[in-house]
Amino acid sequence: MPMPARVTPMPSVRRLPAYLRLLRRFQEDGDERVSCTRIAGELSLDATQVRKDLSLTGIAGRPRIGYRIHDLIQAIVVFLGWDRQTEALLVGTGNLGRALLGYEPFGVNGLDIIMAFDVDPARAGTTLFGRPVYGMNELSMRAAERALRVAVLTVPGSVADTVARSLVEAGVTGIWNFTPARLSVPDHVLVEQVDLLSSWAGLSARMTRRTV
Amino acid sequence: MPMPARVTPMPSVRRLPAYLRLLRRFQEDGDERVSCTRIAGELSLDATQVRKDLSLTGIAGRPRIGYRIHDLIQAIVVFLGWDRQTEALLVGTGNLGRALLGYEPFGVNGLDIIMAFDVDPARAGTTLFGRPVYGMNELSMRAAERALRVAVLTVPGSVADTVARSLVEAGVTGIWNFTPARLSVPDHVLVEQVDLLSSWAGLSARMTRRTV
DNA sequence: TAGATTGTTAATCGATTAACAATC
DNA sequence: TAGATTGTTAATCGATTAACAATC
Repeated sequence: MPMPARVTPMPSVRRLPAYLRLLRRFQEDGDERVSCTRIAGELSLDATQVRKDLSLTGIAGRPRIGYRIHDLIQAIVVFLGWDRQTEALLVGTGNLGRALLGYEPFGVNGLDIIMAFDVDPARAGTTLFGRPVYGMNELSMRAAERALRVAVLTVPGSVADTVARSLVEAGVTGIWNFTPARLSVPDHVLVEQVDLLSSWAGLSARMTRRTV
Repeated sequence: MPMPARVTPMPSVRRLPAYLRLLRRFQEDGDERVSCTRIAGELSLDATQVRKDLSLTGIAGRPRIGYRIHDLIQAIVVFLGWDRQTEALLVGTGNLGRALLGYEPFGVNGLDIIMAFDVDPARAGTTLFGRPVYGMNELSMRAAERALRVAVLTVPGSVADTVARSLVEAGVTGIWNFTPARLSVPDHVLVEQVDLLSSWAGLSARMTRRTV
């Protein structure tokens, strides 16, 4: 008999950071409890959907009362694996790469990009936002040294797949891919795609055909 | 009798740039025709889905033959409104803002960010990647002058909603929002959200619970 | 208590995938 | 011609939304 295989709905997972941000704001305001109705109102979502999303984390609310904000924040943070810092490396210190190295919200949300790599030998030996930049030849050694499992990929699309292979060889099992290239990696390697042109297409098409 | 209201499926729209990129590569390789089967294979998609997506643009293929690559590229480009450059402004010349100003693929995909704004008076009067940077006080005047309709928002989340209001007042009807803030704008203003933490959550949660 | 809210099951909606006739 | 491919309708799948009993 096959397992029911309860899979986690990714749309729900992707909404969790928005809840987290809001809950932290409520907490700063001194609130202790919150209802799904209120969260839904703030984020223009359906209250039932918020309830379903939050139940993912295993937290329970109380009828008439709502949820304890502190517990809810904790549950989301643990669910996302943001209770411990994930150390990551970044490849490609162009404009986008540097922007991500300097993106402060990552720090308080479980991501610590501790080193960067670039093909340009002139950049090797420098630092960016306090993080060392190494040449590509050091990638395998440095990644192994710190047992890094996550890589942020901000190289030109033309070399993305080649670099991805090196990353996998170096032991990386999760790639945050900011290039438009589709990566061919083994099944055990997770790829999260951020496609700027896809997003721009979404806006542009809607503006072009206002009824879209 | 209500209109059938054939709405455009946004997931399809968002896949179009990937097709476009692939088709341009095929064209550079000297190909003239392509089948959905081949496109689907390259992008690991379902061939029927590719066919549905492409039919959005109104283009027709021929059984047994496939599609003419040139016509297909043209149809996608027109559908997305990328046949003419859309002039846009950017607010917030921090790390992420600068990265977007320097992001080259926008140019060949219908987006031209022609000016930038920043609260820091020291940055006013400078240029970034050849684009002038102005103070916030000039926003309304400069936007009206060029009849700008699209704004790229890369300010801190805490001021995002305030800036968004200024943008709307200045005549902007489409906001590409790179902040985590939810913007409250009138119905006629389109917002396209890019949420880095949402994406990081998607990767992090899957890595934390490998079965997710 | 009355009623706001949770948790859960059922219904709806929309996107993806399968099936298949038409066609080159 | 045979068969690969398109275009389209039907089936499936998964996410969102509605309904409602339980509860504090």
